[in-house]
Amino acid sequence: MNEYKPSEIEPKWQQYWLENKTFRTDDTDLSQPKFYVLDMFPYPSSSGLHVGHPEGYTATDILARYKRMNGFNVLHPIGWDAFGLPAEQYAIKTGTHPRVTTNENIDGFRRQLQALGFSYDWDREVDTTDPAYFRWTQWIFLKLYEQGLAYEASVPVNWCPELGTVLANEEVIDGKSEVGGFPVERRPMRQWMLKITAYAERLLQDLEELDWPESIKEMQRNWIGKSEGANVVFPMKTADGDVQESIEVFTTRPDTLFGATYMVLAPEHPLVDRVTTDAQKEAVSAYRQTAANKTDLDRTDLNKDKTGVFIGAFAVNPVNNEEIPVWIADYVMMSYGTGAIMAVPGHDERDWEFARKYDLPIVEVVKGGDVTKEAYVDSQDGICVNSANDEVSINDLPVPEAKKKITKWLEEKGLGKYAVTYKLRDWLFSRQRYWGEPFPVIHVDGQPKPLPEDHLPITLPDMDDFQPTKTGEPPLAKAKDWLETTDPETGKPAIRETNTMPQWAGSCWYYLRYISPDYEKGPVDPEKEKYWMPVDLYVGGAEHAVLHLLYARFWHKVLFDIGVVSTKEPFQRLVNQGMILGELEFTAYKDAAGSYVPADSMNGTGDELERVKLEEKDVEKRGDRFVLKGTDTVVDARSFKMSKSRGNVINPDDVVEQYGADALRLYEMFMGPLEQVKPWSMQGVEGVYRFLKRVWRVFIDEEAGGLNPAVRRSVNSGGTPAVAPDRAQLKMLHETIKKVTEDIEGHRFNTAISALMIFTNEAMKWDVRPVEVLKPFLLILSPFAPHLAEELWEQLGEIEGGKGGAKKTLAYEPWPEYQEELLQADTKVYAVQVNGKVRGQVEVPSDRATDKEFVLDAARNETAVSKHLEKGQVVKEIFVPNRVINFVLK
RNA sequence: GCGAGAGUGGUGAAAUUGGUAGACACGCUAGAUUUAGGAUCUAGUGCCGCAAGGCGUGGGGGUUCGAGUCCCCCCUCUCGUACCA
Repeated sequence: MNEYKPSEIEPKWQQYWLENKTFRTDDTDLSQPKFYVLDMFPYPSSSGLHVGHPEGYTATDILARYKRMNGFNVLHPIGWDAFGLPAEQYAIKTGTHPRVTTNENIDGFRRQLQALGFSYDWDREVDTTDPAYFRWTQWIFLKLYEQGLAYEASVPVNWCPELGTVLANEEVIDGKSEVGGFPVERRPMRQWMLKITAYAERLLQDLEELDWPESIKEMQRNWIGKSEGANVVFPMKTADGDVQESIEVFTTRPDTLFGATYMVLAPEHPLVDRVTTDAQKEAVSAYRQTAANKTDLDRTDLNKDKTGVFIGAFAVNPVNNEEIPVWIADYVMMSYGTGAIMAVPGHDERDWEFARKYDLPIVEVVKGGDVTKEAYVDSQDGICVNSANDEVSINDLPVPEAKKKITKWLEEKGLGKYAVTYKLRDWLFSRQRYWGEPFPVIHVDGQPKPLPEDHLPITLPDMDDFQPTKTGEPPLAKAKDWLETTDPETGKPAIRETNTMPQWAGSCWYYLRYISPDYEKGPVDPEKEKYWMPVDLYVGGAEHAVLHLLYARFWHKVLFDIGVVSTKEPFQRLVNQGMILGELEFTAYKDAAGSYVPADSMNGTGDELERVKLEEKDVEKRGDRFVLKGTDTVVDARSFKMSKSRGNVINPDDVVEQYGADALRLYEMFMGPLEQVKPWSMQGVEGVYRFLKRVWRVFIDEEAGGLNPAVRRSVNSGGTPAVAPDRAQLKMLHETIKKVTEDIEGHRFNTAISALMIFTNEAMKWDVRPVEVLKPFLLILSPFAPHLAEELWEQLGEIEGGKGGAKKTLAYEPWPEYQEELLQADTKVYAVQVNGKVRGQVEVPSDRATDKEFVLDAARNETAVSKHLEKGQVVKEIFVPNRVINFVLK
């Protein structure tokens, strides 16, 4: 007996690859073509890998193995994004140092990844929590500081009392923390900021050259949020005379200036204190109080009804000298533009709503809609009206021209100027946590001061208490010995920075460290950097579409500006793998009385109903829905995101144990296109597992053990007669080579696997299986199922035992090339249509396949066709060489 | 609301430039083998129909000898985003 046992052959080859450093990248010869294929490195959590990790990792591994066999120097590294909140929270709960938890988790992840047979160069592993790594993270921070791109500011931040930390906007979801779901409130705090806004335009422009999914580029564009318009200054007047103040607003619609009938300041706007009239003071301060207690989110989502208060002051519209009232309202955000707007209710939905509510005048200045019914917001086809003063008129102009003309006039009069505004804001770069990179900064006489480079790395002090202080001071404030230091330059007493960097910091540049992980003179060896960069392919989840990828691009551009890297952009090509959902679930709903409720007639969440999980055999398809078998009760048929609470999580370890790593890899690739969202199916895993067993049986005689007697060499050996491959076998092989090669190049791994299956199904039927055909097949199988391929390669006797047990791997065998002439068939089959309907087929010899008259004649004589031709007169004959014939009848 | 993407058998999915829709796989049906199998092999399997044939790629129109593929309108779903002036 000699069955396919992945549990035996897989560990054997994993050990072989590790011991022989089979996949160590040798980049001493920089004249070779290179391929840098990168995975988004994981956060090593305590729960281990989920099935989403091996999806992208298998895809990149296939490409890495394929490129190696094509003679490329391949850089295919992995590492750990190991700073972060979970380890710290675990430390708070149990007192275990995050270092300890982190190391355990890394060991677990490394073991899991190695058990999947990924061909990483384990000598280049990086760990963001390793001082030898974050020394350079800190170094980059110093460079940012030198460039004036890092500064301290007191900003209202998202303070989460439960987590005892500040969260970035993107870590707050629906007013709650992304991690844990705890309430979040606004509170001003001293923070480090990075001036990413200085790079907004370049981050936007350089997207054009990137080979990324359009959706991701679009998300980044939206996030950067560039708007063109004008800044306009409105002088102010109060009821009791003149106040030397003015309001500057940003507008994208300077063409509607004549329609501005009031102004709105953000409640926090500093001008409010100075210009509010006494009569309005009370109402204004009450409103500001309410607004201050709302988060940004409360002010938007939950509060569609607009509110505001008149502050008693008036501004003068510079285009027509009309006095218009000034209000405060929380639909205007202090953080965007100038924190103040000119309100044009005729042509802005928000202003229209507000004007209606508070009975403010609505003036039409762009023709095309009915401003008494709704705001007319079209900015392309509208024509300006009611927009002229003694000096300038934009009447009868279309909006785009009107914008230009009025902006020019404003500039000439010194009333305003062309302006560009971005939604992108500076990056809040500090966290009140322990488990992060310390800032290389001290405070001397209350002023921040960077530490010299030769003091790096600044390491974390050892502590047992990781709890933040009640006031929100970071845990590091408790490490007195570490905290109090002296300024190395002046010897003055100094206090260390107690904030730490956010998790994004380490992941902003890790792709550079892989290039020269032991380099001592900088973050990356310049010579190697020039060779390897940019990353040729970066694969990861779409959840990093904006933040990680934008932050990393920002740092990269700074490093480019100071000459550390040679490319403008880090990741030339990006692919997002689609999420893997849980198995398809059928759910019916029962009400309190126990009767079924149709899933399509439920209103609300259905929380009050009992959920009944159904088996596939309990349901049937009815129209485009599923119903309970034998009834009309519509049931839900859906796949859900894997989650512990739903209990539909698939653990890769279990799959490997039952079916092996090759089956897991193959299944994840066979499910469908890489980028697509796909539901898991355990039966699908069984399917590819059966395929692997068939491959095994093509080579191995399971009953007798050893090679299957059908496997033959072309040279006589050991008594079995030599056999050369026949024409059909070669055609099959070369078709498969062509298909698999092209599909790997196009990242169509699912159809590549299907081609390998077709070959195997054919090969099973062969009584004689020549080695010349089997060997190339193993080579093209090997990127997908490397363990099985290596094992069979060895069994074929191509791997010499040699002295000292030294083995040879197929990992660097040349990739087979297909030969065009072997793909040709003896005959060609035409589909024959009559009036566009397929009525039959005709087979003709290949050498006459493009002979139109010959083929048409053969087609006409086909009985299945001829009986249809009798029904009418042929008025037209369509002949598409090698494909189709169509007779058009009248 | 806005932006992006997607709708093909019972299921996951295939299908160069418009050229035999459903490859491959799961599931299912029947049979073989086996003490047994969630093993293996053979045959079948889009839908309706005994058949001839008809109908089929979310729905409706159009272009074409010919449309899953191109054009117009509509519907549904997924993801992202949210008063950005």
